[in-house]
Amino acid sequence: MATGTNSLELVVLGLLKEQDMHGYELKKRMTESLGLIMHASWGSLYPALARLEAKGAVKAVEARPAIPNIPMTGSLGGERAVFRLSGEGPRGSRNKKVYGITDIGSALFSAMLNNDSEIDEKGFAIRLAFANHMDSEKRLKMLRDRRDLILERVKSSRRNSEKKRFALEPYVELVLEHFRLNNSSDLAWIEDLIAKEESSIQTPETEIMVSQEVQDNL
Amino acid sequence: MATGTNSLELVVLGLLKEQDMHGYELKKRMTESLGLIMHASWGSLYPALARLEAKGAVKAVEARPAIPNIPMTGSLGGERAVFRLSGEGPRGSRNKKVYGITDIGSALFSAMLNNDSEIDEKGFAIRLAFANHMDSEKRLKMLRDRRDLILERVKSSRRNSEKKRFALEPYVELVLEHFRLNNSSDLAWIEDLIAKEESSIQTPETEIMVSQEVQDNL
DNA sequence: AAACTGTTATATCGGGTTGATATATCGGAG
DNA sequence: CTCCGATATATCAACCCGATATAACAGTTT
Repeated sequence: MATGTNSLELVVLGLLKEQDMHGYELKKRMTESLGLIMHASWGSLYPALARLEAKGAVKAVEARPAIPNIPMTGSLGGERAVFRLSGEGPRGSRNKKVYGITDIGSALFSAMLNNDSEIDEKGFAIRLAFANHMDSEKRLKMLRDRRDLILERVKSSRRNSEKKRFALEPYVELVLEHFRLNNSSDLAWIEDLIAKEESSIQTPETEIMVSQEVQDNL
Repeated sequence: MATGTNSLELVVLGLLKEQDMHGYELKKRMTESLGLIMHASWGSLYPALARLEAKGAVKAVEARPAIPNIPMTGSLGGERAVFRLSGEGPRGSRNKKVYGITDIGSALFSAMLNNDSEIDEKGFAIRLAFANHMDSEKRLKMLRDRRDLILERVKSSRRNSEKKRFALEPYVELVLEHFRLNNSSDLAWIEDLIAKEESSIQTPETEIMVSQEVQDNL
């Protein structure tokens, strides 16, 4: 059994929920819109797609109605295109494999998204990025779990720094303090999200509000 | 050839520079004092130690003779125990392998620390944590490179968000904006470090000052 | 038309990391 | 004495990263 949630598979399924794509397009899309959060390499993306296909979570579908691939110069290019299209499997004019998500994939996406055992920074950020597919209860639990974890980590780090028996490398404390500040910033952010979530539960018709007061900063 | 700098090996060497330690102690030390920055697992630490030993960068100071590779299914547990007891035993005499850094190891540490090709968050934080072993020039270059990288990433992310042709998942923008804020915070911090470094270059006798005005925050 | 340069597109490899698990010793509590 | 938790080393499958190979296509230059 796979250990916990595989973030990459989660992202792939999440993106394929929006529209069918092939591997190259998936990577482009990831680095364009999620580049600050995560980053996939070829050596992880294609195996992930293969795994998902083996599970039946995605399947190669017919090429999207793409830009008409009309050869501008006579029939030679056309012949090649026809030859390529004659091969088995749904592929576009080029050697593309366009994947679509299946019902199994949708179920797997939900299962991964709602899997509580995810703890690391990246996994949290990715789950939160797709949090509109979770129900409010799960979202709240995820936020509170994350808050508790960060709180504990910062306290532990501060405790360990204060009882430093040995003189640490001079730069270590500097880096640690900055990390603690970042964690505190994360904490405040998450508290804010929790508060918003709680108030939106009391008034269920309220829309999710993307905070606008975050715009004025360096 | 190993690609670029291996952060784990760098940390191991950096800690062994302070004092001799065995694997368990190294991990304890890491999670205690660097836990916010990085985290090593057994499956990476022991192989790293083995690699370093093979390179001659570290050597066992109080090593027991290695236990032969007897298949675990065999009934030779007793023999192993006896074999282990045959070593000399100053204090405790447990099955510990205490490692110390060699001259080769020190040279490797410097080489890794001054290797410019490191780019990811963790690698930067670790190098900075040991930055007192770098000369001022290298330190400045590292800081400036990092600043430029983050600047470019944030700008790129903002660019991509602004020309969003499709409606993204509603939570994605929320997460991205927070990551951009964190990056801006990192940026300001690094700019500050650069300024301090530059001013300390102009007056070479000045000691490295660990910033004290960072203390009053949430 | 040929030759180039850059983008699109898939795939694989070595080496390293993770999280789990196995094994065994030791110190202290009950 | 026995149980239990901390100490201590090691290995495994699955997975990820960075680099590299291969090739079709597009646009421009020669």
